[in-house]
Amino acid sequence: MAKQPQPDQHRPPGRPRDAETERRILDVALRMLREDGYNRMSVDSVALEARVSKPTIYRRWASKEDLATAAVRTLQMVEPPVHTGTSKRDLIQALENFSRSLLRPNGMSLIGTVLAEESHTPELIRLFRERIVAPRRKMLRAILDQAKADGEIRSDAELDCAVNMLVGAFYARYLTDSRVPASFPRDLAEILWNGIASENARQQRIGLGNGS
Amino acid sequence: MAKQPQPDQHRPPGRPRDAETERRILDVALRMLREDGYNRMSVDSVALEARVSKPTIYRRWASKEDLATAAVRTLQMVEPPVHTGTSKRDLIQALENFSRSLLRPNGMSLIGTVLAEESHTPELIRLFRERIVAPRRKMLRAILDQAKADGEIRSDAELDCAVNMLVGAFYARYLTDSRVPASFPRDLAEILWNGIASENARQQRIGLGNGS
Amino acid sequence: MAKQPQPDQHRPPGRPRDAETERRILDVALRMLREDGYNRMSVDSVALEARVSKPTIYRRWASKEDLATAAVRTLQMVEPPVHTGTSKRDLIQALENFSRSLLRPNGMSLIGTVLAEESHTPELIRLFRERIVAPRRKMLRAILDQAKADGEIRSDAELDCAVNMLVGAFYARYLTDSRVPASFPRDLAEILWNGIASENARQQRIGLGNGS
Amino acid sequence: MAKQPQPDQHRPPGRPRDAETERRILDVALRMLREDGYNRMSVDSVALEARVSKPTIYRRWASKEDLATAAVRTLQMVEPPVHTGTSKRDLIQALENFSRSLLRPNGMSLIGTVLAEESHTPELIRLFRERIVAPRRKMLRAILDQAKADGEIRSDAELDCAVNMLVGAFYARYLTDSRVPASFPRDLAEILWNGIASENARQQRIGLGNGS
DNA sequence: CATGAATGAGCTTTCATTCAT
DNA sequence: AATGAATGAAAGCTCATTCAT
Repeated sequence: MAKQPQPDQHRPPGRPRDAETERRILDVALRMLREDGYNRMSVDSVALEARVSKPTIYRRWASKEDLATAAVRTLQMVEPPVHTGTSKRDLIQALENFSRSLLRPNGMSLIGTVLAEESHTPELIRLFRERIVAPRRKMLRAILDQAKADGEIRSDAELDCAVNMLVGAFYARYLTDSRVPASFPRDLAEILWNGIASENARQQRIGLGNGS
Repeated sequence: MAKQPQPDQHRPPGRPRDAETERRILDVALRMLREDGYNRMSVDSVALEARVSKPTIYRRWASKEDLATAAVRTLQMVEPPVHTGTSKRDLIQALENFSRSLLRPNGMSLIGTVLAEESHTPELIRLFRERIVAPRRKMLRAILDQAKADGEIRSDAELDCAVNMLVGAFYARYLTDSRVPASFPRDLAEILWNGIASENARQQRIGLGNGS
Repeated sequence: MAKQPQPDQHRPPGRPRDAETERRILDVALRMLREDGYNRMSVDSVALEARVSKPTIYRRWASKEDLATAAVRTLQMVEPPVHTGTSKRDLIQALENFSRSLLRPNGMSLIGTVLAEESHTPELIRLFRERIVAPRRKMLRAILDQAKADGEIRSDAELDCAVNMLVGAFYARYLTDSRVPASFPRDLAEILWNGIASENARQQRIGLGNGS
Repeated sequence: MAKQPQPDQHRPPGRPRDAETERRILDVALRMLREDGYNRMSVDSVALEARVSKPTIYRRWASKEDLATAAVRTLQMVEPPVHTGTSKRDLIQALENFSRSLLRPNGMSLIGTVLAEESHTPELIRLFRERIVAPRRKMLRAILDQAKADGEIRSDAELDCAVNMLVGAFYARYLTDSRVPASFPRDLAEILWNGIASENARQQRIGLGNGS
């Protein structure tokens, strides 16, 4: 009586989707988003490279914007946190991972795309923040929190600001000449930890308190 | 720069180009580049808004790419350095300027555009680096150099890295939630100057690292 | 009509088609044909609204053209003839019915569709004539025939032509401003019955034409 | 000083439009509108047949709807009124003209198209009414008005209604079997003039007055 | 038999660029 | 030099139809 042919088998009605297709489309879309940006990623070219027809794409996503968004949604932080024994070394390790991912071909162009499209496709940057930026920040923040718990870091330190300085330094560096020296993570950690003030200036400050 | 006729030479034949027109075109192009990105900046719409015809544009620049490049080329740092008396305050002031310019509408989208277009129009990011990034870095660097000369900063401090941290922190902050709190410049300067390490950790480090 | 399985014959193998489904599809198709015209009636949207899949439609009708034709085929005159006592009043009543059906939303658009599609889908207008136009004419004609039998109408009157004038007047009126005044049916009947000639002209005519 | 090269020649600046192009496009568009209806008239096919590129069309008209509207706008009543001596003969002549134009290939399909598109492109029917329907009605109406002035027509005759009957009879006839017999105009005029009532009925009516 | 998935061809519209005056 | 006209190519999206389960 039931409409499904065999109730003991849970096969949905109709022709099943080609399981690989969806993944292939999103992979191609994400790559084009990275390499070519949002505008140059055409639905036509995605379909061509993924070896599907356009309606196959439009059956799954309602618009090009939807497709791009879905592609960004697949992004995941893959680098797990590391534990080397000391927080500072953990930090340096994490920054080195970050560095590597940024230096891959077109490592920065996706950031560029989401920024450039912010006013036209705000969902893109929203997802990018949620999937990529936030997890990475969280991980770095956890390392600093641990260091604070261990007494290595001043209890009044503005750790969010610190995370911005660490992550951002890579962006700034990239915007300067797109090569990041190997020593960069260590240098960052060093400055973050100890600042750049001379002992002189520091003594005065401690003596004077915080007075601006 | 060589485009304008040199007054000491023979005037070229025919009607001279209108310098004001050229400027208007580039202004419109730059604004569209900022607001809409490279792809949405169409030659048609630039011509329309600049109240010229398309061939008038193509006579001056060989292609859309050329036009965009020329528009970016007109970018200039306008914020002059300030002198407040102490280097740290100079720094904070400079960072506040930077903050303001970033928070303007579409303040980050041009950065996004040049990053996104890096693989297709590398000249864009090259010029952006030369006209915008480098001068800003140079100014910040000069402040830090002065501080070093004044003995406020350790002589072994990696100032380039420090500049990256300062500038980059804004990018990172923007990529997190696009609002930058007013205290941000001060917080940055504070961490940069004094680091985040606790006195404990610092004592140990000095004991271990600097001790006789 | 032959589509439903005949109970006195062997049942065809396999699952029988659901007559209710068929009806639902045709209803939706006819409504879309009316409201949106042939081209905007997409098989997709018919399937969606009838809550069936597209192959369910294609199993029953070979093409969209076929479906539209079948939808038109379901059309039936529903207005039964009325009897008020006098032929002229019967006529007015019938015209008022006609007027009402024409003034329903999209009351004319199906006529438009079948006319517009005449060269591409001639079956459409053929069926429309058979199902809608012919019965309506027949009914009006019957009223006039009765009137003639009753001696109210001249025996040499071209009644077919008269029917055309009655029905067509509504089309012409609609093509003029799409509102039909309430007095229209009465005015039509009046003119049809008595013509517009002045008594003068009529006397002359009788004198000249009919006179011995 | 003036921008125009020669003030004594009134040539507008820029490349002049190909004078024939516009006309060719509209001709093709109108023909397709007639033969194929609004939906099947694609901008592609119009461009192809008019031997222009699509942007050439879009430069002149903002959208397909605009193009179709412009094509309908070119329609003009060409048949001038005739004068045969008597109003009734004038009328028959005019109806014969009408008949001829309706019997041309696809003579009715444009009416179908504007009716079918009424809800989606109301401008079409508006223009059709203005350019085609209204002038034709006006001409017929003028003939009847003349007849009334000449005392051939009753002064209380509803001439607007009469016009609807005349014009509409052709539509109705077409909707019946798409051929219009040669005697049709004469038959129409005859009925319109003298009505169909028998002398009997007429006498009674005159005796009784207008009482319903 | 009915379903959801897939497709090739088409749609309207816009773009960067070149032509003719 | 500057204009408006013209173009080939492509964009995003939808359609009627068929396939595979």
